[in-house]
Amino acid sequence: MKLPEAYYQSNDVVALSRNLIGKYLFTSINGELTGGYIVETEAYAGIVDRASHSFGGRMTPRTQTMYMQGGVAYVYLCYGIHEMFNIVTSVEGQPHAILIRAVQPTYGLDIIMKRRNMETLKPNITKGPGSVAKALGISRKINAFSLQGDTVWVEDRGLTFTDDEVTAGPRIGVDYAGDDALLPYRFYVKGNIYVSKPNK
DNA sequence: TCGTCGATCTACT
DNA sequence: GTAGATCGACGAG
Repeated sequence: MKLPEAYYQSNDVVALSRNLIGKYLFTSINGELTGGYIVETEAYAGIVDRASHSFGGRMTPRTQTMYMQGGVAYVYLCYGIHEMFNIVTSVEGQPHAILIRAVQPTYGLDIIMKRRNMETLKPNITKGPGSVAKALGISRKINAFSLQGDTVWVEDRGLTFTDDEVTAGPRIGVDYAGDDALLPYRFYVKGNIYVSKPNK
């Protein structure tokens, strides 16, 4: 059921981002299993994408994870507070990545609520990339972990959404990227309550 | 070595 | 609606 290594080797990040909608993301951190299905993603298309950390072929200690072979996790800190979870795709040397922006939780709800310090299952529990990472217990320790391992992985459980149910639009929080900020690289399930801001 | 600012979220006015 | 949190990466000096 785990998506095979080959799934992540595709050179078309945008198509993969669309395809990941409805796939199940699981984490097993300290023996605590949590997961849910993906309802919002964003594609970051390598060295030609101004919004990407690897724009222009930038190679630093932080970004080198993006240059690894597809099928590993890329986790980094933003605004000093939030961890962001990405999936690296394509072949080695090609820094493509997909940001997981929102997940509909289905497994380990009690653990997720405990991690988020919430009594009830509010929609914003996994809304937005920072929240997803916290809810699933993802931290930078997981950076560069293979998705074939037993800590983080993605499964296909046969859940699919039609093109009528999925919308493409510009990415969030990338105004600095100029014209590239307008690219329709964000995919989300229309009207899903776990999707951040514009979700219609 | 230092200063700036970010693929954000929450709480409070 | 808006401010504050909070730290590491990066480019300039």
